[in-house]
Amino acid sequence: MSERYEPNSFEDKWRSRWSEAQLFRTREVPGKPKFYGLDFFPYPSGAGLSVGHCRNYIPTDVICRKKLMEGFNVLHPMGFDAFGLPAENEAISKKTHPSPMVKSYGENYRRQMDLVGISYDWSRSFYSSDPEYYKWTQWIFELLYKRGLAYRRLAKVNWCPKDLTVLADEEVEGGNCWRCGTPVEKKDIPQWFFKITAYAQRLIDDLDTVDWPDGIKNMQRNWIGRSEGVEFDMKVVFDSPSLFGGTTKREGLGREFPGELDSTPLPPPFSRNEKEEGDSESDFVVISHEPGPHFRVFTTRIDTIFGMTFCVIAPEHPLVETILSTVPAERKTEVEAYCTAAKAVSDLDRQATTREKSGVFAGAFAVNPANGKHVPIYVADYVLMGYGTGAIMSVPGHDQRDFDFAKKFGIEIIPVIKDVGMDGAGSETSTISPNSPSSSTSIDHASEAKDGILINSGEYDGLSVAEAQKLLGEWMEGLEIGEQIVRYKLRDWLISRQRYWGCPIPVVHSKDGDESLVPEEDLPVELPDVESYEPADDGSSPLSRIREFVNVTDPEGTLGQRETDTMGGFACSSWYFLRFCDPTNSEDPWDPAKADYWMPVDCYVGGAEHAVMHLLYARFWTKVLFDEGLVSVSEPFQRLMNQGQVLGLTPYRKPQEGEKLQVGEEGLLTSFDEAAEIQAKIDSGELDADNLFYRWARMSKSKGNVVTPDEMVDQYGADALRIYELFVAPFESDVQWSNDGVAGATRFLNRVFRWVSDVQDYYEPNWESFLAVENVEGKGIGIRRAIHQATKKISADIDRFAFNTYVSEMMKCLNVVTDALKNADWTDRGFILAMSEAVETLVLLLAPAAPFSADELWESIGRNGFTLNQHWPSYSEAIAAEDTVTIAVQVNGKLRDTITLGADATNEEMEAAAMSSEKVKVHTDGKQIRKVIVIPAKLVNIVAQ
RNA sequence: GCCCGGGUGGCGGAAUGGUAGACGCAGCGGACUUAAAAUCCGUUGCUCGCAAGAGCGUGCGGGUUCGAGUCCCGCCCUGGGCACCA
Repeated sequence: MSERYEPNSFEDKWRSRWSEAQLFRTREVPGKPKFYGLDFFPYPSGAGLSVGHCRNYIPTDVICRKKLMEGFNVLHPMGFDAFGLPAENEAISKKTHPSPMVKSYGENYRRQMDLVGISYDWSRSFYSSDPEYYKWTQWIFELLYKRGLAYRRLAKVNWCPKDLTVLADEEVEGGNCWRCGTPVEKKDIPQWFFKITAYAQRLIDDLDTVDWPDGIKNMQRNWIGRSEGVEFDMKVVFDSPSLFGGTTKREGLGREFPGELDSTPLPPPFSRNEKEEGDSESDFVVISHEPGPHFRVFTTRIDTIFGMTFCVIAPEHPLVETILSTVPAERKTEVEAYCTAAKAVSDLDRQATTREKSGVFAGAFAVNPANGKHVPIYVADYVLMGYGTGAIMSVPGHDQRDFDFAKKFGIEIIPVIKDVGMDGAGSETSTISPNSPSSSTSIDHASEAKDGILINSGEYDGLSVAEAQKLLGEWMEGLEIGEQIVRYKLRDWLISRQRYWGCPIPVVHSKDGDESLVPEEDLPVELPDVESYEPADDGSSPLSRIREFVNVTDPEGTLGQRETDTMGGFACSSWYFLRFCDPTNSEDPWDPAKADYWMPVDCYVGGAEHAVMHLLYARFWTKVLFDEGLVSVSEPFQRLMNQGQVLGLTPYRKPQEGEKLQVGEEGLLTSFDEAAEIQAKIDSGELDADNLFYRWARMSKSKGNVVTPDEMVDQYGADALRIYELFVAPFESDVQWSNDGVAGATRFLNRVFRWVSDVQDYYEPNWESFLAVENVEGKGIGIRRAIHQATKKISADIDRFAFNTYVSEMMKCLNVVTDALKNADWTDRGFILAMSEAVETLVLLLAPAAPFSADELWESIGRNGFTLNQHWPSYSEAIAAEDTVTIAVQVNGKLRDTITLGADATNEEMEAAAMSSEKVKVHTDGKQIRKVIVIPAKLVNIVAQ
């Protein structure tokens, strides 16, 4: 064997041996525990894998390899998320078909994964675009449909004018398309939805049962956005007898609206029938005791109802129409102008929080059910039609947005909550004049606090916020003017895509407008293989232009048309982890017994960017499948880990004349070649140094900062790449890529090879049986201690995803055993046995991280087979234990000396040794010793004064 | 604005409330070499000191404790997510 790490001499050999032996084929040995390790389903990009992707796959591989060595049946599969926009867009731009393109990219991914030595069982692999796979995606669609969880409706949707497609809410980032950054427009199209909202509460509750990063759990909770509050009804009137402080007397619980305000003849109340097509989010159910228009508001702060000084409805709210039919013409004109203008403002602009509040008085008043007070109703675009009821009660004293609005429009501000911390000197009864010079631009920090007590609230004064919320909610329910409800921000999952490259939706529309599922025996509805699949710019699906696909006849001869939308890619990735349990089943999506064995995924590894999309959808589908009895777990991923990103050094240059920077940009992206030219000019003094600078950015083809595993393996070897990626930083941290670090990993492997070659001639393969009877002390014991300590530490480190300390522990252990060679005594039996144990153990500890080298070293010491088939090393606490301990001696908490004692030293012995230290005496002389703290085997702290 | 992370040597980072800086990178000194690379040995938080040693040190300010990088309170900076969500 070579004395050096020469990966070129052995990597190919082991790759082919592993392949021939089908080493990574999933084993289902009866009686063994199982482990399912999974990486996020990748879309195989044409750019190939970067070292950033490897940071995902290598750690999972380490875990899976260790689990296999520990005696688990391990499922470690990989497949490709082939359908979707990225593939289709790229195929269009390259004037090719997405199917062969994606297959070739997938094959390249596989080649690179094999190159790095990831132990995937390729016999279980598939593409989500395989008909054998998407048949079952369609089957699950039909299951959802039958359970009432898939439906079609006309809806305003996000429309990307560049990609020419509808986008899910989650695909809109800051008002722009997540993929191309184009501002999103609104468009009305019939769309398919999955009713994920029906699972909102379970999706929140079951987060408590999984072992995920808190950050991801929180993001999901926020995304689902549960809020508890009260939804209640308010009467609309067209005069304002009690405006601004009219009715202040209260007649107690159970009081009704002041009846005398109803004298004006009013239009009939609007009802559910009048609501606009497509506005299914809001229910305008009127609980009507009295004639006249009403509207409903939702609030999470019913306790502040006495602070309501106005109401706001969204420009799209149906009540606008109702009010306008009654108000004077000039008011009508003004309101209509505002609504028209508001609808023209893009979503992006409308959502900008820095935007100044705008609005207009609608011409009517709302009656506060709590005190009968009449408050003006405004139309303003800061209230959104899409959330709650599209109407709010405004409490400027305790809501920043209402406050801003009130300031601008000169509306009264009444504080109704007093901070409990105050001593009563506050402005309990006074109101704040909106134009008062002393009033600030922001409401008091304490004013939004939820722990105050009520003021200015009639007989509710003095109650806590929580008490008032409960009582007011109950009071409203008693009078049937409102109810306590729970709302969620989560919307139903829009799956329709008007694009070609996706899983067809298995539905047929009949001439009379009925829709029916394609019979199960006719699945899959195959995607037709066509030359032209570009989307039409009217938003219709390319499939709608393929006559042979669209027109169908059922067995009775009835004509129909196929649904021509396809499913968004997240449908395909919402169940692939189940298919891996039984990937070739042609009768069922999977055999429930097999899924019950392998599920849940024990360790799921991928980037945090999928925190709310894929991970929420996959949880939802799993729950539906659980409810159907197809799988026995309701959470698919027991443990989730997010690896950090790998950042590449990215050159930027200063813009030249005529070039402009976008907002937020520091400089213009440039290539390394161009950067070198600029650097040369800087060096020669032709340009100033600030013309070129570097930033760390996520590796991407467009930034030109990608480092590939291919070049790393070629230059340093796969194991050096693996070791470096594990060692460079904690698993979850971002890293700044450096080739120097890979060279350091090479150095470590070199030292391992040299050490093993130094030892191999003396290696005793039967060390274990000899050690069992021979008492090893003296020269061997230090080696044995180091190796047992390393085994203990490494076993725990891998389990807790501390791969960086796993590698550093191997380095530390190697330092000990190579140091021991300096005083090697190959005539000493104990030394030989200890060194033999060390070689064998360290090679096995190395195996998950550096499998090529481990197998090569294993062979070099004369052992047969693969390290992956060996038992993971065990350790003995007794051998790992030190026989001496180093005690820290502190005086008043400051370290003054360290002393070495036997590991069995008693507290009294420790204290005595500490007190007799000369260094300690220097600091205690002349002082009185108050106390001595002794931590066994660790430390003595002498408190002296 | 709200919700999560993270601030430790020149750098990446380590550290169940108990010796801060493991392990590595880079640097410095030395060995080997005609020379270089590679490799090996030593050294490396800062300040003062010839030295022994002393003092200071985990973003800032307080607190709890015999003892705080670690726990608590209040800030600052930074990365990410969400956002007129009532």
